Amino acid sequence: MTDARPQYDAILRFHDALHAHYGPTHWWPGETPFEIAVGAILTQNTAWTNVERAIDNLKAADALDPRALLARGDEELHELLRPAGFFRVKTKRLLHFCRHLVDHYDGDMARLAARPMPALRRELLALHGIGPETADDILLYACDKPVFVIDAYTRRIFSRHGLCPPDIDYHALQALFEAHLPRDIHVYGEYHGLIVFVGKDFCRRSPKCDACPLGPLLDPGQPVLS
DNA sequence: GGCCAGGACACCA
DNA sequence: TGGTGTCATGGC
Repeated sequence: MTDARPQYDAILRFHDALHAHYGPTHWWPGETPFEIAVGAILTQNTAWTNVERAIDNLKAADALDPRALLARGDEELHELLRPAGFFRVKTKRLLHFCRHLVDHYDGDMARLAARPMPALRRELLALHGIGPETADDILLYACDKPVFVIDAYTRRIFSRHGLCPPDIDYHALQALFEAHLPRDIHVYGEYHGLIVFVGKDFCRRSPKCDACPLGPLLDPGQPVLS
């Protein structure tokens, strides 16, 4: 996304470095909007490999559908979702989302996605168990709404490079990305995918900065982005 | 065997 | 309003 404009900056440079290293990520994994929404809820504070197991369980049980999920008992869902961790709370959150989808949109994600922004975002945030990141995952990847997803990797990577404070507010960092990027769901989706990739490979709590495509950490000091 | 992972919420001062 | 505890499995 090389850009000759003078405001070509850290956010664009990081994108270009990551894209050069990884190429297209085709993020987010999921065959349908509903599967993407389920993944967004299940991946809360959880490694994606564990989420995949739970989604595979749902598919094998023919339960990856809002009405099918609502028809299952809690005990059965606990067993299906167990590999994703926090299975009791995630069962409850998933059922809340399905109940809302069925009651207001006939279980149809396309009808949910047809709602305008920002009302749709407020609606998702009002659901129990859906916070800013989960809502934005669903909005961007399942509803094709142009919102940039901020996650722990985003905050960690950009703060370690001295580009923002480590405790920066979710919406403040989101606004920075959205102000510096083209308002395009494919750009937003790919960039978040690149951040997930580099986060998993290099920027865990014990970072492996030596081979990181973003290069050495900058001198922290005053954050560049504000 | 311990640490850690792509959050969200309840509770308390 | 901000800090802390809770939820749980699987990989390394």
